[in-house]
Amino acid sequence: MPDSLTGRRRSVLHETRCQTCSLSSLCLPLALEIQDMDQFDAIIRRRAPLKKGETLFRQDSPFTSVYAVRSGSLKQVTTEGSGDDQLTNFYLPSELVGLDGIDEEHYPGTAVALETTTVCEIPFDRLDHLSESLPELRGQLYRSMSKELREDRRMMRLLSRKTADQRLASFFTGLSDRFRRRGYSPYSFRLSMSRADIGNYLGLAVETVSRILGRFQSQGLVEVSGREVHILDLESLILVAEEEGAR
Amino acid sequence: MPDSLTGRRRSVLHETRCQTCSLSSLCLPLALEIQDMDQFDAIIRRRAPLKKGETLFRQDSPFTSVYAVRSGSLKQVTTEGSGDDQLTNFYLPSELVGLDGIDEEHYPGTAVALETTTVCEIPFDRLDHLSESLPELRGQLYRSMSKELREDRRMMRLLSRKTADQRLASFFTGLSDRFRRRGYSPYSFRLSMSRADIGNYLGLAVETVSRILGRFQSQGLVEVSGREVHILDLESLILVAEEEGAR
DNA sequence: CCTCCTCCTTGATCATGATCATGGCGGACA
DNA sequence: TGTCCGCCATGATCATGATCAAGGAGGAGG
Repeated sequence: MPDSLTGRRRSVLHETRCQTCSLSSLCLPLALEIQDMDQFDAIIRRRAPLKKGETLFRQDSPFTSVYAVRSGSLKQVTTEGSGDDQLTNFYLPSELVGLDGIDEEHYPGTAVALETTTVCEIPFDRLDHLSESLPELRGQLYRSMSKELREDRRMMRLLSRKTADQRLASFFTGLSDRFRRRGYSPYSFRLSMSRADIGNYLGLAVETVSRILGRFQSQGLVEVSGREVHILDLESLILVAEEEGAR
Repeated sequence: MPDSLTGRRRSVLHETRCQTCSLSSLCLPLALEIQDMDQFDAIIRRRAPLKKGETLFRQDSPFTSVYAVRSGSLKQVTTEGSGDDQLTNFYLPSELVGLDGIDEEHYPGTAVALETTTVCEIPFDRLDHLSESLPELRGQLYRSMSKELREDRRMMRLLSRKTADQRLASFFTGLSDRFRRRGYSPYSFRLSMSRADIGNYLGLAVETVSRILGRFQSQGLVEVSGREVHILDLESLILVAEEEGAR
C-alpha cells in the first residue's frame, strides 16, 4: 500500500490519531504536548481489527513492536512443555502489550483477542529512538513498565497468600476499578473471558471459580448471568478481597 | 563530606569504578563503550556497606534511586495491612533493585540486606537524563525491566501451577544458575536467606520447606546442612522442577 | 426445529500442604 | 561453660481446593 493512501485510510477506518483518541489520557502519549504527539502518531501502525480468538503475536516469534489496546481485550498465554498453559495477563484498552519481549528479542507468550479488538502497533525500535528526543515519552514508557512490575508483584501476593474467595473478589474489584478508570460503569460489565481463563489466571480450577461465583451471588455480593456481571455490594467485595489472616 | 574527598574515598573504600568492576559484563553499563562508561560512572553514588538485616530503602519512602547490587544479597518485602508480608524477590550481585518504584514515586516494598551487602546507588533522574544521550544505556535499562517482567511471569506460573516439590526444585536450580552466571560454583553455595524467607517467597509454610528439603536429601538430590547447600544431582533436580502433569 | 458442541454448574471424594505442637540444634553472650 | 533464643526438623491432624463425574444451558449451523 502506497504511503499516499495511508492518511486517507487511517481516517476512514477509524479515528486513529492519538489527539482524537478518547484513550489519550491513559495511554502512552499521555504526557506529550500536541506537536510531540504528532511525532508519536507518525510511528504508529494501524492493524486490521482482530476477531475473537485471533492472535496478535505468537510465543517465540520475533519481537518487533509493542501494542496499545484501542478497543476490546486480549489475554496473554505462555505455554511450557506440552499443554501446560499459563494465562499471565488480561489487557484492556490503553494498556500496553508485549513489553516483556524487549529483551530476548522474542515474545514470551501468545496474545489472543478475547473479542473483536483493535490495537495500535508501535514498532519498538522507532519508539526507542523517539524516546531519545521526547523525555516525557521515555518517562511514560519507564512508568508503564514499572507499573506492570508492581502489578505482577500484587499478583504474586494474590497467588501465594490469598484464598480462592479472596482471589475472585480481587479479580472483580480489580476489573471494576479498571472499567471505572476507562469511563465505564464499575458495577455492570460483561466479562470477555471464560471461566476457564479466569481460573487459569487466578490459579484455580474452573469448578472452583463456578462454585465461588455461585456463593458470591447467594451472598448478595454480585449478580452473575453467564458473562454479564452486576456488582451489588462493592464495599463488601473489597473487604473479602483484603480480608486478613485467611489461610 | 566535601566533594573533593569523594574521588579519593571511592578508590580507598573499594574499587567503585564500573571499568574495574568484575560485574560490568552483567550489570547495567554492560553495553557501554569506555568513554560512555565514565559518564555513567560519574552519576553513581557509593553507599556504606549494609550489615545483615539493615534496610536499603523502606516501603512507601520516596523513590529516588535504583541500586545495583555489588556484593551480598537483598530481599524485597511488601507489607500489606498488619503483619502480612510478601517476599517478592531476592537480589544478587549485578541485579537492579527498585525498578518497580519508578511510577508512583515511592518504593512498593522494603529492601533488606540478607548479609553484608554493598550496592551502587544510581539516582534515577540522572540515569534517565543520561539515557537520553546513551542509547545503549537506555536499551539496557529497557531490557532489565523487561527481563524482570518475564521473571515475574515465571514466578506467577510457579505459584499457580507448581507443587511444593517443583517450587523448591525450581528455586534451587534457579539459584544454581544465577551463581554459575556470576562465576561461582553452581553446585556448592551458602543460602543467605532463612527457611522462612524461602517459604514466604515460594508460597509455602516453613515446615513444608523443611520437609521437602529433607526428602530431597534422602533422595540424593542435594546435601543440605543448615544454610550450606551442595547440589548432588542437578539434572534430576531440573527434571523435578519441570515435571509435568503434577498437581 | 433439532443437534451438536462449548461453556458452565453442581455433587462426591481425595490429596496436598497448612496448621498445631513439640523437640533439637547451634550460635551469641554472660 | 551454661543459658537463652532464633532457626530448623518432624509428627499428627485438618481444611481447602483439585479432581472425577455427571448433567444443564445456550448458541451456531444444519
